[in-house]
Amino acid sequence: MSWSKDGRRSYHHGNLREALVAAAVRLIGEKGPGGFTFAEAARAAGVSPAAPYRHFRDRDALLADVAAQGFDRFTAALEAAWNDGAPDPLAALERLGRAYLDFARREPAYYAAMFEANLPADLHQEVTRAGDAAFAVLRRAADAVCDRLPTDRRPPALMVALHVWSLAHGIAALFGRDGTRRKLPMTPEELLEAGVLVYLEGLGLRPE
Amino acid sequence: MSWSKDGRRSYHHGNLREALVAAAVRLIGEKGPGGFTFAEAARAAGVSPAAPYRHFRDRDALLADVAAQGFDRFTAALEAAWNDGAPDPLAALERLGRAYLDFARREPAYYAAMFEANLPADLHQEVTRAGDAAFAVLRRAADAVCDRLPTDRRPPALMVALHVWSLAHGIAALFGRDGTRRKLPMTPEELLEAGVLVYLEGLGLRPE
DNA sequence: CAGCTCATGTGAAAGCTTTTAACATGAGGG
DNA sequence: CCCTCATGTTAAAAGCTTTCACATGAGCTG
Repeated sequence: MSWSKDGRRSYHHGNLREALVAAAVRLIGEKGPGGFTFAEAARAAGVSPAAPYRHFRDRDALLADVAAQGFDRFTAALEAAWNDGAPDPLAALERLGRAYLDFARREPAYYAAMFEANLPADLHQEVTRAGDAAFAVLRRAADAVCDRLPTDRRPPALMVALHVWSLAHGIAALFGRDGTRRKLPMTPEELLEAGVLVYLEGLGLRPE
Repeated sequence: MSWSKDGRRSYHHGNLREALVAAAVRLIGEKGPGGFTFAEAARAAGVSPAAPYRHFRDRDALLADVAAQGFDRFTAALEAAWNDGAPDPLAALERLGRAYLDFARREPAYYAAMFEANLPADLHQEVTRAGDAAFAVLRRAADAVCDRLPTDRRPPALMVALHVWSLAHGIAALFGRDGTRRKLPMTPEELLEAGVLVYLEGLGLRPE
C-alpha cells in the first residue's frame, strides 16, 4: 500500500500505473467491466480517487489499457498454442481452439475488457492494433490449413479465419465462463473441437 | 410527460412501467447497457428519480425486464423465419440465420440487454425462461435438419443447434452491429451463410 | 355519493462515483 | 544545493442509486 522499503509511507507510489491496471483486472474479474470503478481501483492501490487521473485520461482509458494488455497476452497464448503449425496444421488448430477457450475461462477479466467493454471509438487505436495482432495468429493458422487443400477447392483463408474466430468467440461468450447461464452436456472445448472438425470436413479436410 | 388528456398535469402516470421499459430500450440503444441510467429513464418518462422503484426493485430488474422482452421478440422473429421448416429445412435454416443477424442489427438495445448485460443470478429466472424459448426454435430447426441424415450418420441435434447458435452469436457480437470494430469484406449474413453451408457439408448435407 | 385504502407518485437525504482545480511533495537533473 | 515538474493530495461540483417519510387520487365499499 505504497510504503517505501524502510516502512515509512511514501508520498509517491512508485508504480501506480501498473498497480491500477492490476487492480482493474482483479475488480473486473470480480464484478464485470460494468461494476468496475475508478475510485475502487484507486483505493486498492492506496491512493486518493484523483490520483489515477495522472496516468489515465478517464475510466475508459484504463479499461482500454486493460483490453490492449489482454490482447497482447491473448496473442502470446495463441501464438504458443499454434507453435508454427507443428506437427501439422490440423493438430495445431485444435490446440489453438483450446487455447482460445482456455484464455477466456482463465482470464475472464481480460476477455471481458477485450470484447464486452464497449469502449468509445476515440481510444480504440491501441486496442485495435493489439486485437489485429491476435487475429493475425488465427489468420496465419487459416492460411496453413487452407494450403492443405488443392487450389481449385481452396476457400479464402480470411473467411476460414473469421468462421473459426466467430465460432470460438460465440462459444466463449455463451458458455465459456463458469458462471454462464446455460449448462452444457459437454465442455466448451469439446463443443468447439467438434464444430471445427465438422467445418473442416465440409471444406474437404479430414484429419489423417 | 404525464399529462392527462384534458391538459392538466396528472400526479399518476398511468403506465409508467411500460414507459420506463421503452425509455430503457432507447437509452441502451444510444449508449449501451452500461451507459443506461435509471435516473435518465425516469426523466424521459417525466417522473422523479424515485418513481421507478415502485415498479422495479432496482436498475438491474429493469434491465432484466428489457432482456426478457427482447428474448420474447427474438423468439417470435426466429419462429417466423423458421416457418416450420417450409419449404425445406435447409432453406428455412438460412432464413433463420438471416433473421438472427437481422435482429441483432435492428434491435441492438434488446440484443445487448439479452447477451451483454451481465445480470446477477437473482433475477435470471424470467430471462432464462425467455432465453430457453428462443433457443428452442434453433433446437427444433436442428432436429429437422438432422432428420435429413441417415440414422447411422446423424449427429446429436443439440450439438448442431449449439454450433449454429454459437456461430451466429459470434458473428453478431464481433461484426454484427454497424459500429463494431472490424470491417469485413462481406456482410455478416454472407459470412454466416457460408459458414453454415460448409458446416452442413461437413455433416454430409448438401443443398439440392 | 362520502369516505377509506393503497398503489403510485414526490421530495429530501445519505452515500456512492467521476472529474476538475488548486495546492503539496520530493526525486532527480543542472 | 536548489529548482522543476511528475505525481501525489484535498476540496468541491455534479450526477446516480437507493431509501424513507409523506402526498395524491383512483377505485372500491357502504
